[in-house]
Amino acid sequence: MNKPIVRFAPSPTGYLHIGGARTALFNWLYAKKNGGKFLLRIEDTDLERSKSEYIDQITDALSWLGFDWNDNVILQSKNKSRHEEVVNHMIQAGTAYRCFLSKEELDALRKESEKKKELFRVPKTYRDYSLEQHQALIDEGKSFTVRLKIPDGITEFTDLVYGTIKVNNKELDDFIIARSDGSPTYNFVVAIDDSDMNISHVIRGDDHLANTPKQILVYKALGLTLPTFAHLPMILGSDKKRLSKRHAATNVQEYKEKGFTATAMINYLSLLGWNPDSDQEIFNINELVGAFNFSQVQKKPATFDEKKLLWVSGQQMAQIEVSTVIKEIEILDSSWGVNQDSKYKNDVIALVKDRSKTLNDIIEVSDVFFKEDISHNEEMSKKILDDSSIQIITDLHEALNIEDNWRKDTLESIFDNLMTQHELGLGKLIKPVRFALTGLGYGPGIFDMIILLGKDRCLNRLSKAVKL
RNA sequence: GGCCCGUUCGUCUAAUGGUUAGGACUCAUGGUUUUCAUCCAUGCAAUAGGAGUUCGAUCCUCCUACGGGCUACCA
Repeated sequence: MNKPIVRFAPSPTGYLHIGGARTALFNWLYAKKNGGKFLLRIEDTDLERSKSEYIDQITDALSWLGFDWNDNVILQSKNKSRHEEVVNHMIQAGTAYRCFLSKEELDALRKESEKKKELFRVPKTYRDYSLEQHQALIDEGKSFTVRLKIPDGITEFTDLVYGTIKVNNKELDDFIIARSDGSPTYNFVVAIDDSDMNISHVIRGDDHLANTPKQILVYKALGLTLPTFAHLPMILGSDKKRLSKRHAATNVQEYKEKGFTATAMINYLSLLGWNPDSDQEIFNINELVGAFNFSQVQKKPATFDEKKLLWVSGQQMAQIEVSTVIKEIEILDSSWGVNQDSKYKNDVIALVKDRSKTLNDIIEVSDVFFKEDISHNEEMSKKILDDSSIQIITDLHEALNIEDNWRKDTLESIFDNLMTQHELGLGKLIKPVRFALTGLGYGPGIFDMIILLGKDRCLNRLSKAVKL
């Protein structure tokens, strides 16, 4: 088998959203798994809506995810003359024809059919006109579109996900391949470009499933070799509607900013609409490449569930190396940990990492170790720092102040004394102490934390908390 | 309206012509951690509905319902 060539073909009318990322992922996985090529084509022919800044956003997001594409980015708009050339060729060859029906005429006919509750079909008035007749009408100054001459018969193809799809060509109008301004339409150019790029596998969202027969008809009219098609089910929001801007976060970039690693995103996305045929849920990229298979891709749409994403992210966080975490965080927040000793940074991350679900969780907690001054939420202060808590903190301050052996065992005995002194369990002691020390209601083990913070910081914070 | 696609716990999914319909997330409860998180255990929870084929259908067929997509001189 030849090495597959696949492509991801977003239109630059917005940022890269979750659905697009999943499509890109499956393309990329398939290419990687089979030693093929993953190409990137930007479908920027809709001049009204396409913006170059979106191209940058999309390529940035793809790079962040690690979907490195082969060759240069292909801009569809650059293929304009090629598209026009093919249209002309098809007119000459008789596989397409000029249609002189105006948009207004068609709209009127469409409305009429609707009124009569009849099925509307584009009239094939000009289908069999000769090229001379075309010229005569052009000379009259009539404008025209170009339509594909769809033959009788059945168009059938085997989708890697959906199986055999069959459509009677009668259901299809002679659709427009070039508008009256000469610009080619989507279902036409996509076929030409995919063919020109030698795409072997067209992997895309299933919103394109119904258009596939039209594209196949273009391939056939030109005698081109058909690619294999694989359509992916949609990703839905929690309301079961197609994921769109109405939903909370659909932009890949937003998830990056929320502190999810690319690995976690990819891991979660891979599980939407695909299963590894095993109970494994946590994958690194290589495992995913090895396991991916179209036979395990679902046909039904999947709902995006941020709760599960968080869980996947937490699982990934437990496996990720401290040095990697530091790199990732520094990419995310360049001000993080500046002027901090690198051994200290390592220790902080090692302490905090396993109880964090996202990089942002880590950033939040690690702040406590980097900043001299921490803030205490007023409401929580009132709730936690009652008289007995203040007494505990005062006593602890006193004991720590005269303790020079800053070790776990000495700290433990200090807390033992406090426990007997106040007749409280360790849990009751920890809560106010942690709050005094960090301003947080959660965090790493208390002894580890005290050791890492160091004596000065601990004493300062304890005495500050007493005054709150 | 027409065409195409789909429908298993709330969510992601597994299974097979014969299972107590399995796992994961969420949620609840308990345990571990003398805190929180993690972790572990237990529990709640599903084959859209109706016909047919069959000794037996979640699985095969048909119908209905529901959902999605396409049906544009958008991509």
